[in-house]
Amino acid sequence: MGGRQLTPFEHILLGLICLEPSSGYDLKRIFAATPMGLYQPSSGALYPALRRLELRGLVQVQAPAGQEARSARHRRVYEQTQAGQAAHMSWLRAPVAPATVSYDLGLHLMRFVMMEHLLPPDEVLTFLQNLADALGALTARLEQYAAGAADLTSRHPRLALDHGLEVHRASLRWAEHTIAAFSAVSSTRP
Amino acid sequence: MGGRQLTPFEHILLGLICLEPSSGYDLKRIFAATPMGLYQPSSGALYPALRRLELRGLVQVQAPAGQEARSARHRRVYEQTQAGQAAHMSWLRAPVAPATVSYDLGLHLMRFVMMEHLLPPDEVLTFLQNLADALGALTARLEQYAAGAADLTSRHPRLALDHGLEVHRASLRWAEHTIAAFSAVSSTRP
DNA sequence: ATCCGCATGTAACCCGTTACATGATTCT
DNA sequence: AGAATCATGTAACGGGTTACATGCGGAT
Repeated sequence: MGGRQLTPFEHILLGLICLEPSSGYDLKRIFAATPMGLYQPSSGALYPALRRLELRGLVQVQAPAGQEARSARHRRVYEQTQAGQAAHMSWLRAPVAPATVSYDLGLHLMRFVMMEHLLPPDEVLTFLQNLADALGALTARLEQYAAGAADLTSRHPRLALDHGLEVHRASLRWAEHTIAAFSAVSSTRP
Repeated sequence: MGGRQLTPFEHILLGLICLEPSSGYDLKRIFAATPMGLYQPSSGALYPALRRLELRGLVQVQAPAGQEARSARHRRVYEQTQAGQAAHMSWLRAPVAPATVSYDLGLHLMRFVMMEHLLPPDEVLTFLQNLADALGALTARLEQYAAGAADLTSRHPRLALDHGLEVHRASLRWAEHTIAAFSAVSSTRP
């Protein structure tokens, strides 16, 4: 089928369409409304991306349903196909790469959001555990680097490194706290 | 002169060259060595970017100095020009845009690192204060949104929002802590 | 009748990635 | 001599941004 793998943006669009059939304009408003992704996709990015997903057979235009046939003007409402649903599930189940966990953190959070109602609790827990492990490895690496490079001449680099450490520790704490919360729920509710 | 403004990548390259005259390969090794930017620029990004900086008159190729003339092989060692130095200082002094502080955090940290030895302590403090203010405003906005959207049906979005809050609070704590440390130094050392 | 919001699309431009190409220098 | 490293560069490709274009629908 279509050669290369999907871009993060395409994955997110596909996920949103899997969540609920949407037109390009719907998706635009979703991005506008959410404060998480302060990212606002341009028309020149959005519509071609939807067309690419359509070309791959991951989404398709909804057939106009009866009475809406005349009322709906130009809207092209996309819905998932079987292949699209499969691709999305596969994306949700993709492992957390420890090497790029910092770079991909925002994307992982997006995946976490989209896992709700699509993955069983134990798979979500596994994902969170993998995320926590990767974050733990990253902080350990940064701590090791910080201990090694103890140059007192330059303070700012050290302080910037501290910032990275604190931020990743906060992510790690969140992951562990969320794991604990989920574990409590799944144990009291078997 | 050259129309559009510099890309973040170009700004960083310029900053590194201002810090110390470097060849493209030197810069590559710098990126490889630092764990902060796990970003590894490709040749196809690096060398054209250096050429663009040269075309703008922000950097220039160092004249081969005496005995090194024959020994240096293909190396093109760039150094800052007056205009380059000015552009870099102007970049360091650029305000922190509250609207994009989350998106630009990494870049702001880069700026902070490069401010050392180039900006006086009071300007660094002002920068940190602006950064803290922007982060405070962002967390306040997120808290407000979290309070408003209290939908219990979807837990994951709320948890992802919590993650963003925790991470930005960590950044804010770092900024405040760093301000305190710098203030202590500048008050005991007037 | 007209203006504004809905809704989709297109074209130029720019930059980064991937992959490949090309020499010079040093090491074994 | 041959291999590995140093060092710079180029070409194809892809996708995002900006800016513009276009038309339908409802509101005043």
